[in-house]
Amino acid sequence: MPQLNGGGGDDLGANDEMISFKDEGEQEEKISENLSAERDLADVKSSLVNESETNQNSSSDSEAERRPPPRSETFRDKTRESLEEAAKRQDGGLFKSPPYPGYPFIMIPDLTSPYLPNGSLSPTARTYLQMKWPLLDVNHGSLQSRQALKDARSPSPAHIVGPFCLEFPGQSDLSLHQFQLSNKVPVVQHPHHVHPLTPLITYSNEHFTPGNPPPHLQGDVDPKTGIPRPPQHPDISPYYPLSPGAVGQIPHPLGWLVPQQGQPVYQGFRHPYPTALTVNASMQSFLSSRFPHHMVPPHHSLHQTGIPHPAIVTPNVKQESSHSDIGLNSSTILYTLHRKHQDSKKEDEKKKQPHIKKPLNAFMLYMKEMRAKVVAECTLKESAAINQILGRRWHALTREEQAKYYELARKERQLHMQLYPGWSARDNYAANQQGKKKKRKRDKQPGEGNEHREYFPNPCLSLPPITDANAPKKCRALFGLDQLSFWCKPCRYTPVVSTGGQP
DNA sequence: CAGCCTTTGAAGCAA
DNA sequence: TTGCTTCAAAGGCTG
Repeated sequence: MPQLNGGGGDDLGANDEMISFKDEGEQEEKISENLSAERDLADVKSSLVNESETNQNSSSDSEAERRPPPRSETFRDKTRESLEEAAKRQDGGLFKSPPYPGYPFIMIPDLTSPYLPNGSLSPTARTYLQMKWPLLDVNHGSLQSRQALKDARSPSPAHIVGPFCLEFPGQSDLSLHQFQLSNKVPVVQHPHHVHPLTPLITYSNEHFTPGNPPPHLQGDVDPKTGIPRPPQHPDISPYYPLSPGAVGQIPHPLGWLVPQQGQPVYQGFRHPYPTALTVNASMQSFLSSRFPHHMVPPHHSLHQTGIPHPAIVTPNVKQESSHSDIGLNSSTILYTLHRKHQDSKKEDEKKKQPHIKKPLNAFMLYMKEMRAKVVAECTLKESAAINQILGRRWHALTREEQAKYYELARKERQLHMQLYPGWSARDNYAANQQGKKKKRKRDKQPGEGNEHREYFPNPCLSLPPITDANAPKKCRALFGLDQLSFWCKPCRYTPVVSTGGQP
């Protein structure tokens, strides 16, 4: 894991991952290699599919063959450069040609300068902002809300990484440029899977084709999303899942994206999740009566459309059969019904407690965004393989690129905390223990995993894990004792007998 | 059909 | 404080 602050004690990763960036600054590399990167991707697809075969073959290779010479231009470096170049091109994907012919990206010309001369967001930029950040209120932000984001509890890499920081006075394009809109990548997600915070969904532009909405959608239906939208209070942002009393009390979790100067809300795009104001009052009181305060879905979990908050999974409650009551006398039936009512009430309260999921961490956000891309590039569907690739790509990201996701994750956690103040990850632990218990993962031996895989970052190449018992010696052989910082974690902490042990 | 696989990171928990 | 475990997403695979 790359360290974003160079070992400042942040929560961004372990120091041992610094190796990922040891070749930073090698940006000026051969373009021809980059051009062949796409071919390489295709070439290695099959190797991923035939992972087991590859593993068998490579396991017979000598260690020297597999070992890239440190400090020289290795395959890793080349691939890394290709990746970086591709990433660069994709970063600019909104404004440049698509990096992959198959994935034309939507051009939003005014996003490079999303602000009108008077300092307000242009309608297109607001549309985009709200589309990508459904909870984002592009008009109701304040300096206060931005200040509130500087949460000491959640250390942010932003204060360390220069080009990416929380403070974007009148500037939102930094957070915009990282996401592409693809109209080819098959990642149209069901609305209820759309996280209110996540900007990581590559929307199909078929879903927000400009133009007049069908007559039956006009007025009540979002012309972009096609999702019916509730009547809006003109003064209050529709993106805050706050109760009326709480409106204005909780700082906007995305205040860093909110421009300084207000501007009339662009009404063309609406987040599919409503606010408290859009949840009908009886439903709200019903929820309040059924659940502990902190468990009452903060208004966004139930939508007019019936679409729940993606972080909430309401378990199915089976209808209890009343057939067993047949044949009992009336008093018994009454008593039984009463008992049943009480029992089922308790049961329902238990079962209907929505399962609030953990907020996604940086890598999960990254995976969500990039999965479709990897699937398309590598023609893979198996998540395990895809995740391996994504894990490698994650390590190949620059600090700045990773910082974006750490920042997103931090905001996710922040918003999650605001939405579910009493929620704890422990709740989900308990939920699992009560019901079906997941089988424990089999224990991994040190070196059994892919600790060394980072030296083979081909995005589509599934690399053989080093499983032999001498794994710790590999890093020693690779980098020597004097470059301990380059060692993988297991190697660093596994004593090597012949040398008297490692720290 | 439940659980596994596979990744990283956050959080909980026991020692 | 440290180290281990669980859970977040995803979808094909497996018993």
